[in-house]
Amino acid sequence: MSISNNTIERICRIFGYLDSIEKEKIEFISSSELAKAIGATEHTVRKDISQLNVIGFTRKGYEVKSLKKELGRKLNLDKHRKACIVGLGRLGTALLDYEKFQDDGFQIVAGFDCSINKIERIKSDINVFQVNRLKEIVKQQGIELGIIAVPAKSAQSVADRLSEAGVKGILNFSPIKVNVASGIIHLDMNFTSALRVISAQFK
Amino acid sequence: MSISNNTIERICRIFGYLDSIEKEKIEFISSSELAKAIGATEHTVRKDISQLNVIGFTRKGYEVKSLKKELGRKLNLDKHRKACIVGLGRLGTALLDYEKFQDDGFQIVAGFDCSINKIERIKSDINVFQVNRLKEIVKQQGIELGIIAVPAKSAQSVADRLSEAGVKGILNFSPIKVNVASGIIHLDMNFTSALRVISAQFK
DNA sequence: TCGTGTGAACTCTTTCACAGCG
DNA sequence: CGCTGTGAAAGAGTTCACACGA
Repeated sequence: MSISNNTIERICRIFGYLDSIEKEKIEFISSSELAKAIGATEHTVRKDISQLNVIGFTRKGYEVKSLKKELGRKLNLDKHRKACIVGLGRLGTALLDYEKFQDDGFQIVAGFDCSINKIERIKSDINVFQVNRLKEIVKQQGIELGIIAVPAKSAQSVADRLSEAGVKGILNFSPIKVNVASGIIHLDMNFTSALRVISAQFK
Repeated sequence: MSISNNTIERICRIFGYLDSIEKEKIEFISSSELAKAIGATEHTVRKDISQLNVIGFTRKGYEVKSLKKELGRKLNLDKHRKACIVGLGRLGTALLDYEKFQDDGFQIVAGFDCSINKIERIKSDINVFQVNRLKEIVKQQGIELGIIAVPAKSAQSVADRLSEAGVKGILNFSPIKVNVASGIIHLDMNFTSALRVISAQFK
């Protein structure tokens, strides 16, 4: 039986939480604490975890280290992955230096933009290139993830370029939905839509 | 009967899409075209729209202008809303000047940070303040939405401040889940979690 | 004919309830 | 006891199927 998207999302949030408490040397955690941390019910958390055939300890909860390891193993979250950012405007450059990605096992190894001027002006530890070198660099560096931070009108063409270059996943920050070949995993993060979803629930 | 969260999300995406094609002077659109644009099935789109008691025209689809107007009215998306950003690091300042918000009816009217130095350095059309003036400015300006762009360790205290200041909704870009009083709508946008959700589906 | 509107069928998720175990 | 693990029940959400109207 395959794992549902909701379950995957919750497990990823749990994984992130485990990562943060592992550093605080917390050894055991119960399903109800996990539930509170990620905003779900304890039943759902237990169900999610049991679906992955990971087991806890009666009366003590789950052992943080081994739970994290197991969840990571089952969902392939334990590998370091390389990513690149396309579009080096305000948002793109902010993401380029977002240290959290590094901490969490995602290494931004390249930035791309179509404007040569912009590329020359950027001061970052990360290498930046013109977008026509995208395929070359993706192949050469083994980049698995592409992050789109260009305006709406170029987003689809960037998505096409990334697909063609061979990335396995795309995180899209542009305000349009991009279409990609099946087989490439993608996720749209639309800021305006998020604000609308919030506003729609007012009062 | 209340409207489900999934439906709200899809309607918000539809609303955004309608907004973009309205500018292109497209008059009618079918459920299947909408479905494609937002990544859903045409059945779901029709169901969602009919739940809001909005009607289309047989054989022609929905009239773009009136559909947008109706969806906007039902979900309160037709009002301009004021927002503020707390945390003026790379991400915060990028969001401060994210023109899309303005186009889409969300006006960023203030930025906050705890560092005076940072505040003095920022050059933006938007007014920036020290975070201890948050409540004052939120009240004075009638700000309904707070956007959190601070690091994990200060995110919860910022959420508390925003709640206390009286915002109705919070969009959280920090990597931890924040807890807010029920009645305040909030949504967490966790970039790392998004990359993990994508990676978990690889191969 | 083509595309909407909607009850009904179906499928997927979540919640419940309780057995099991230290 | 307290907390996990899991089949079963309940609840949501999605898809289907077809009536309807231009």
